[in-house]
Amino acid sequence: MDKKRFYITTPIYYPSAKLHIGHAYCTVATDAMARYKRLQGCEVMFLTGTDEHGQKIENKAKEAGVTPQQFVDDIVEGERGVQDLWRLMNISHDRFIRTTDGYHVAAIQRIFRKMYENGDIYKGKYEGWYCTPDESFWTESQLVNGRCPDCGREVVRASEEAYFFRASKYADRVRHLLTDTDFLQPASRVNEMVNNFIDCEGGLQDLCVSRTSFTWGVPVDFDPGHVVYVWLDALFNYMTALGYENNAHDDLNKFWPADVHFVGKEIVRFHAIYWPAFLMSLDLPLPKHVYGHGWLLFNGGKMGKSFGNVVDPYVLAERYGVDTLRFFLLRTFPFGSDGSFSNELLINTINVDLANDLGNLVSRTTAMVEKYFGGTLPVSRQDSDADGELKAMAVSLRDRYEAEMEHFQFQNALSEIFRVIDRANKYIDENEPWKLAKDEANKARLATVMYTLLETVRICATLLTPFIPESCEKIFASLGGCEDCRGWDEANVWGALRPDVTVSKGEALFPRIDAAKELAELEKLLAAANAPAAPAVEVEPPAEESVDFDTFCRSDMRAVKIKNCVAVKKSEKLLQFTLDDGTGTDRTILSGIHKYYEPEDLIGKTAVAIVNLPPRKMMGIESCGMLLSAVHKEGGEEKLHLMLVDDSIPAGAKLC
RNA sequence: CGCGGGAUAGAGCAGUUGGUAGCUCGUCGGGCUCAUAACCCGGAGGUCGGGGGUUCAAGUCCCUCUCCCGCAACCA
Repeated sequence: MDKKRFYITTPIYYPSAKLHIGHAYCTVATDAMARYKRLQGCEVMFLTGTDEHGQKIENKAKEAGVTPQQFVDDIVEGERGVQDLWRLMNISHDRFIRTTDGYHVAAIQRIFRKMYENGDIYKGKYEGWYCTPDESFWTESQLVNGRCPDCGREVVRASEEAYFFRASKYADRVRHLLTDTDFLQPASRVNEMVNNFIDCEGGLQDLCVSRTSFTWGVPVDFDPGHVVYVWLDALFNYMTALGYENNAHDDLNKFWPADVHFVGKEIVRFHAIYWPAFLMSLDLPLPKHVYGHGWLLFNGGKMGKSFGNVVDPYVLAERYGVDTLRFFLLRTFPFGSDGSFSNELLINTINVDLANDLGNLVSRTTAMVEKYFGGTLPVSRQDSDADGELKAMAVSLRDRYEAEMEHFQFQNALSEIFRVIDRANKYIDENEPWKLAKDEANKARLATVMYTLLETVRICATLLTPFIPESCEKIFASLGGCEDCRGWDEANVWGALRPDVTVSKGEALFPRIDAAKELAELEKLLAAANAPAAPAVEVEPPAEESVDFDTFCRSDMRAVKIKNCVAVKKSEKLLQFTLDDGTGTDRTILSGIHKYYEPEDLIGKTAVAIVNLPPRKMMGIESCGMLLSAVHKEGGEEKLHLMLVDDSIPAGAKLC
């Protein structure tokens, strides 16, 4: 009979910058699931990789002065890159795909052609703003001051040819998939998808699946100039990595459809809507599940480069150990929802669960066997009712654990294990082995107590292996190697350890951490990792084009008094200014500078505005003009200062 | 009225189909001494965001309000 098979994937990560703890979180979860399935005896395919195409990478490479390929090679394969990180984190993937791999590129070209030939990809028009000298298209939101974000010149409304995927054709089938099956998990994500993207105004829109504005992608082989949209390119990795439309691999029949794709909630849309639609178009089986996990927030807020609070997994893993970090991520946060990461929580979890409960249990148990029996248990036993509860809990643990693991509830699976570990610690107190040891007549009873503990530890260690593989290896070593008692089949059976087992104490598994001292240290470290270079000040190079005097004079710039300023509700960036421009009528201007200023700090100040720009609506409010600001970059980060001038200048004074 | 998620002890979180409100940390008191100053027991601390409703019974179902967080939009 064939072994059961299990195919699981992480997203392929976008190597435009170094990976952070959030990527590690997802990959560690996938790894735990893969190891769990292997423990159960399944034949597992665990795929991870990198999504290396797209404009952002092209731009980053240009900035760095290297080719896009060199750029991604460095982040993926270079020192402390993606692959190094997974090695460090003890990730047991079976395959690693890069979308720049030749077989993948060729396969994507064939897939694109197939979908074109079956009519689901068609050539249409892509509407946007076009910068003629740059030959590039921009969307409305990419424009800077209504001008080309690259060169600052004027753009014109234009359309270009592009390929579209007929997503609309599959809207009903996708809705059915999301609404009536357990394809998308957790279920809380279903409504969001259906309401926002399928049952929204206009229904599910066809997706633009080609670009001509950059070249770093998979070329459409029958239409030079077009490259395949990154998501079409990226999503099919899950199949090309198994050999779909290529000969590099040959296990498509064996592993497709995937059992589950683990993805972050930000990309659920692509996996739950477009990915099934693509597959439907090619008449391919759909993956069984997509699981959208939550994010790690840092001290309650979003984590990101621009917040300066990116948590570097290297720093944490090297300092506290890989297993510790793996354990913390999966024990602390429910997989489906967001979790709030903090250094206190990390250290607390290490101390309480790993050091005090598990580590100390192993330590005190093995120490007693060594102390009372010279390391080897005698075979005579004396059972007691006092053993029943712990024994029952330990033997039945595997079933409870399995139920949680099958639903990807790692946090709950781990708390089941720790309930047993807690019970074992209590069992020691109840049976007071140190008292039994005082009388030779109690030897058999003492041996039973110790054996009960060792068996409990064995079962817990077996089930902990997917989470903390190295530490469990050490535990098994303490239990005398234990080669044939650490499998899935032994995990719900009592008595797998030989009665005369020989144990050794070994070193402390998880040393306790001095929390107060460590916290201070850690903050310093992470701050250093986040702010490596001195903030270089960059300013935009001077314009090469000259502007004639008349054109300049047509801009009507005035000194204005800020009479009132409030944040626009629901907007992250907008401030609404009520201004005295000297005309006697208040002027309203909106400006996206909330990131830099609090409204109350600006009231009463004198600023400069261009007042003869055509009015423009934002968030439903009309903005009549623009406030001038000075901008520069510091350490790559945009900085902005509103032009504030001498308050003695009267409202309405013209600047010339 | 764009869509979604959330509000439970000082902090962080669990609470499946409605049936005595739990866990971890912290705190106070006690016990033990095998162990990584660890472990065990007990106490205090909650009108489960506010208001209304359904029910014998609501943290759990329905309505409504307030506040937080995402997504989307916007960012002249």
